[in-house]
Amino acid sequence: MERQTRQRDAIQAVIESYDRPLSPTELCDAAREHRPRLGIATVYRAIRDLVESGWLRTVEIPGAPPRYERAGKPHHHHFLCRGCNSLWEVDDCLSEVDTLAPSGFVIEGHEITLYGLCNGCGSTNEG
Amino acid sequence: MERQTRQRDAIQAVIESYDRPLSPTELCDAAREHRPRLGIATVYRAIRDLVESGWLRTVEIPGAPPRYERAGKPHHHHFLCRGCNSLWEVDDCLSEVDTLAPSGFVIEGHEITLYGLCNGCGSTNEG
DNA sequence: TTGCGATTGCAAGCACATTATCAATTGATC
DNA sequence: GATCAATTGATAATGTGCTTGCAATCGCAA
Repeated sequence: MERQTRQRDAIQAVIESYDRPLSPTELCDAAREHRPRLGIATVYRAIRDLVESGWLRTVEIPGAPPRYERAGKPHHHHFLCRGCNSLWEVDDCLSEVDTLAPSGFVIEGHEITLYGLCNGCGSTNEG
Repeated sequence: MERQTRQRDAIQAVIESYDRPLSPTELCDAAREHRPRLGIATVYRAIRDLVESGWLRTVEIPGAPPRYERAGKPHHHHFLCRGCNSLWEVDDCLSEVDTLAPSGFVIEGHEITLYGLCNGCGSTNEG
């Protein structure tokens, strides 16, 4: 990431404009509105570099490929919609979580993922 | 799963004898102590059938392939050791977790995964 | 014990997310 | 504007987790 290209501008703009973590594919699709010929390889390269530089954060979720969000946000967790497969932010965190581990185990962090239906899917789909 | 074969006996015995969820590969390796020529395809087939029948439960974890544990255990969560990559059980659960979601979202469940070093890795590795 | 269909083990195949290749293009510098 | 290395985009290749095809084997009932 030694040059600031239009592709990276578009990718970073998309990340900034979304309030939820995006998968590489989602990110590519969204950034193509600015740069129509943007290739997925470029997105992966940008993600790699931006994570490395600390600008972007990897969000690992169970049973799905990682998503990416702007680094530096306050600690929070995520909600995975089973309807549209999108991942949402959940602001709060139960700090007591880290007390759950068996004694003798060293805790370095935790992930909490909620599952269900987001606002849009819950009101239109039944079941 | 219409016949009870020695392979399935071995696979089920391994699941019963471990107190933590196993990946298909771990399960295969362990079951090979009973049936040395056990193939991974057989393990996947058994997992599929046992999950389908409700005997086995899938445990999804962030950034790693699923593990499997005996179904019917009380609700609990897991601890993923970054040292040896094994997954451990954590007995408690914070039921308040389900109150975290934004209003309008339908909550169907949650996963809590703790990260760190297990008893063995924490005492031998530094960092 | 026999017989047959279910199951197995191996290897090939598949799905997918991600990375490498490389000619063409572009950004930053002069 | 010319230069040139960094970057891009298209595509091939990779890796991993899992499934399928099929001949050989095995469980189970007669």
